[in-house]
Amino acid sequence: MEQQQIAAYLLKNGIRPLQKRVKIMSYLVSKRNHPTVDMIYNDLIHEISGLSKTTIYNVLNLFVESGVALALNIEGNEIRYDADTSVHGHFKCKVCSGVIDFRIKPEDLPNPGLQGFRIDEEHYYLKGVCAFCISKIEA
Amino acid sequence: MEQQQIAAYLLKNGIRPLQKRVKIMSYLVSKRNHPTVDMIYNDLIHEISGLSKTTIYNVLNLFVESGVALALNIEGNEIRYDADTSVHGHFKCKVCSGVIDFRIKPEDLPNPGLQGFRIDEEHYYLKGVCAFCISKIEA
DNA sequence: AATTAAATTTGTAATCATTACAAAAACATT
DNA sequence: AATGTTTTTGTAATGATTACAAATTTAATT
Repeated sequence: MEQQQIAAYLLKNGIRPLQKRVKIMSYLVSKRNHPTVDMIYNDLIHEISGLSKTTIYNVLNLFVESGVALALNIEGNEIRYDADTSVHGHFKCKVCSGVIDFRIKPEDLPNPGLQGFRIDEEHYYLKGVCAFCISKIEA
Repeated sequence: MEQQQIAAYLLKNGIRPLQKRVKIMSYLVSKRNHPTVDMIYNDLIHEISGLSKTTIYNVLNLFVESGVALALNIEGNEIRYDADTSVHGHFKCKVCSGVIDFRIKPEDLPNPGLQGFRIDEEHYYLKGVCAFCISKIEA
């Protein structure tokens, strides 16, 4: 997605498409790496001079509140961010710490049967060891 | 469950059933409140004199490693603990911060289709507003 | 292009949960 | 009771996140 499209997408969701916001969203969309704030900072600091970690926190919180990003709490000591807000699952590898998506159909999620509850978010997380790390261990 | 049964359960899982461990497990099992370390500390400090928060952290980490408790990472800023290690889902209310269980059949969880992966843990989290808080808001 | 008011970003300090670590205490075995 | 091991404790360290006020940028107006 181009910066123009990203800007339009942010605007459509009530977010003024300022430069740093566009760059951060662009990073999320293109990398698809479920980054932590630190990962974003370390990657973008070369590209955006004078970028502050606080700004990344501010922008990501805005994205989550506006519904254009998800905050993933797979592990208690870190929040990861995902620009894909459609229903899908996440797997985190204990060895390489990587997080990958897997597709699930919304209708395949089990019915919680919570009468009278309002459900805003659904998160399906798996943890284990990814195929790549298993092959490395066996080798 | 009685202290005796708890002690036997811990022993069966390779955990020496020391007094504080039994009391902490007993708390988890009887309260079923998905507590944070702070909640456990504030409740048990009256009952166990000289209890340290570090001990609670130590014991809970041991429980999780030994497979007799789950660490829930529903929200990024807190870890909650659950002595029910069977497959089930969790709902967290944004208003009252309460966490409740809901039953799901293991076979109803969607197939992630992750070929060659080893899956150790499955977590299904929902967030929203519980029926009780909705009724209070409407009233 | 200069002015201005509002929104955003920055950097530092504060906060909060968790962990590290070494000393003290409890435990189990002889 | 004595001894060696395990556990607990308390304080300090860590690390992620937030608070906040000053500096900067933005967008609209003159």
